[in-house]
Amino acid sequence: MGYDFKYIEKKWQDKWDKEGTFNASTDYTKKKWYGLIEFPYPSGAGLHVGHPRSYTALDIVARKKRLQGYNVLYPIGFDAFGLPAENYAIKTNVHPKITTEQNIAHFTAQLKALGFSFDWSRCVDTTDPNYYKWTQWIFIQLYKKGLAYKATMPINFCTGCKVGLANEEVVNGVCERCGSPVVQKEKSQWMLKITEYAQRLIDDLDDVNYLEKIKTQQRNWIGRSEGAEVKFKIANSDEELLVYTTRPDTLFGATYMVIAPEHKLIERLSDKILNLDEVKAYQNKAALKSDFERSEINKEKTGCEVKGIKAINPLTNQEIPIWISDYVLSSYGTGAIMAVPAHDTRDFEFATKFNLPIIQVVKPVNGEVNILKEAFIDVETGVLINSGFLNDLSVEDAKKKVIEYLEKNNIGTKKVNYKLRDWVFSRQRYWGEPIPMVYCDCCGWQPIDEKDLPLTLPEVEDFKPGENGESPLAKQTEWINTTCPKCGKLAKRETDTMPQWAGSSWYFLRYMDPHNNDALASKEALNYWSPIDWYNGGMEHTTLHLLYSRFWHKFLYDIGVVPTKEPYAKRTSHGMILGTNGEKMSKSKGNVINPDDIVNEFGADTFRVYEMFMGPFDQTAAWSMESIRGCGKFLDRVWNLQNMLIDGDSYSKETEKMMHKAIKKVTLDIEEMKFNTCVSTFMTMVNEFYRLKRINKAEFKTFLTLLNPFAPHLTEELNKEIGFKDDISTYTWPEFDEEKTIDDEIELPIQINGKLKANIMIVVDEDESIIKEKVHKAIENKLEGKTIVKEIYVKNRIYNVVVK
RNA sequence: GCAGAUGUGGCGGAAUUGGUAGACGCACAGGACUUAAAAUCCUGCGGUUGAAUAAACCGUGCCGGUUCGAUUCCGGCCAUCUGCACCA
Repeated sequence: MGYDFKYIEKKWQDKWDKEGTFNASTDYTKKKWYGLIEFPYPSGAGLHVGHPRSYTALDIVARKKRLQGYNVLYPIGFDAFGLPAENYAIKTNVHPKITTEQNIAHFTAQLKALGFSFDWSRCVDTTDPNYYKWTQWIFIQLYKKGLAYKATMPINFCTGCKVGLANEEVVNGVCERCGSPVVQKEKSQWMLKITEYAQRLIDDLDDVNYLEKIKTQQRNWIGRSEGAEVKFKIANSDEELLVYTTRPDTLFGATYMVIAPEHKLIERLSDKILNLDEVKAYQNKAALKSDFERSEINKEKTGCEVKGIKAINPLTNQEIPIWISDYVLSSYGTGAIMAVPAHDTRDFEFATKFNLPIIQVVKPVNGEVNILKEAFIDVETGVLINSGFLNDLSVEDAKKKVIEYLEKNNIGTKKVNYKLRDWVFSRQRYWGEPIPMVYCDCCGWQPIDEKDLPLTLPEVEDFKPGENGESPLAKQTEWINTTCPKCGKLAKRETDTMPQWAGSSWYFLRYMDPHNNDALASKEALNYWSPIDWYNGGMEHTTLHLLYSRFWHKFLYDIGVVPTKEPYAKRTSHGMILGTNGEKMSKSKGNVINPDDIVNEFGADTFRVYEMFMGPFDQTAAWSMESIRGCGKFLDRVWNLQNMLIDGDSYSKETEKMMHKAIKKVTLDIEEMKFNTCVSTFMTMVNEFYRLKRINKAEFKTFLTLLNPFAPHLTEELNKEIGFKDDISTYTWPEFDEEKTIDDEIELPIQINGKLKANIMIVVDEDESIIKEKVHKAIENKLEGKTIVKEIYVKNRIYNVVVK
């Protein structure tokens, strides 16, 4: 018979809510543990089954830590600014504030129904002026330190809707909504100098405990490379072309130059260019493509020679042609490259297509390569040839020597480059934090006075963007016109707003002291709770949110606001949950699983246990309705254990080993996020109690305590049901005795030539000579006619006999 | 294209990190209970040959290597998934 989860779960949730059972204490003398999950964007679609995967996992850790005596902070909030609410407003004219409020209420109910032990008293909402006051405050500090600046950057602009679009809203070069072509439009935007922190963002990864793949991905994203900037003179002109290369050693092999289509050289030398029309046409075509489309290499390389101008190779003094091509990005390096087709795959393809000369300047130490067939890019084994003073040097030595030469002759410098680009911080949107800046004709850009924060979003009725794709705020004349904080004359407010990343770059600090009006959080709270002990989130946030928030944190550290260099001591990630068909859940595919339906049919505990059991936590997993039923059946079996209850203050002889082993396994597995094997352990225990047809009180109590973080409602109820007075939430986590986890007798596998042939029972740590005797006896009939070459005994593990 | 992952029975997965491959669950089959069904409980369950709970061989994406021994380490392929800077 199943248990009444509807009644039980509601009962305990109400109790926890009313009593604030899981609220963090402000007693800063206790040992603390701060667990963090990525706060959700409250979308109209409601909670996704992916959210609870992460939330349940850290809920389990949080509940366990509480039982282990920690003062636990496990908070929740809402990242509520964003595009969907605004797009909905444009369509229906319902204010995003209203939809956001409704969605937050819906999310709150859904989250509470899952029994997470969040501290709801600290719930934050990024759209609350008391919250974004501090987001704006941080922006002003960044501006004051020169880390926020204006620059002209391209935006996706829909020629139909006259609105700036997110990359996601651009599908195959046209607007997702109206189908009109999307063009790149230059716009003056606020930028944040994250590149200034690039090196520290790499270096400090050494001091934090992130999954290795997360560190690798961040390092690759920041993309540090060492190389040189080299000046190429333009023939018959005073102009120079500056390139960045990671292979300065191959300079003798540079046979042509390629510049990005947007490169300013074109404009500057336009009167010398013979085929300007052709060049312009190419530029226009390239403007329609994103960087992403451009670097898709499986497409044919395109390009166009800039006729009439030549560059001079500074080492060979030869004139070489200049091309434009969209495989060179203006956003990386100097927007121009020297092409060495013999030693770069992309240059090679380009040179082959356009019949440009290929000169080999590096060869393998041993043997030769056919440079007309494929570029030779192996740096390790390369030796320089055809390179004048660099000949016979290794690639590494040649790099050093050529840089020395370039620097001495003032034609180049050693240079470290990062792929990381500065953060475009402006959005031409309404539903975001107003950027607290004012433009004054006399004083230029000025931050508003900090005591005037928050600068609240004005109420508007029309959510449509301005004529040229400006934010809807551009139409709020009354709000825009203000006075300059410096000189007092008339000035205008910035009408762009911040990206959604802003609010999520520091929210974890607000949780520490969410109602503080004088600071983003008090010094005491920051000192006590920092750093976050464990942050779990999606792998997809590794290179944006995670990096942005580390950047902001480092900045706040530099100006003395936070006590640690890094915000997160530990970062892990969960895998995605796919639909039952193994595809990503989406409305259009009709494979979305609604958590409300699952909770209604199976209950929150089953839902939680299933999400933990479905597979390794960090890997993607497809939803299965059959499997979740199995988890429900397991919890029913747990509920029915009470029918086998007998008295007993200590574990029985038959179960003692199992109990200690299970405590050990569950305790360690939780820390390692091996939640699926924890659940297997619980199942194995239940099977054993069924086999024995009894469970005593001591065993039951330990079992319920271990299972409690996974299935909190059922275990609390059952704990009362079998007569215990206190709630499990007041218990201490069970201890295990290492000695009692060790078996006295084990089965030893015997192999012949690495293949299993028999098993024998041995006493743990039994003398090797006795074992040898037993082994020989056990396999003597299989050894007939064979000679023993070697015998290998791995203590208590395996015995392998090698025969001929 | 660049970057990060993944690949084990019919299915989800486990394997003390180089030591009995398939724990646990699902599905399936058989049995008990029941007038019957559901639920529940018990048993079996990688493949081939075999009457067999006898025995043998094959088996962790593919090819090769190291080792007494490889799902695990190394080299080379193939396939799938995720991210790519204005989605969150």
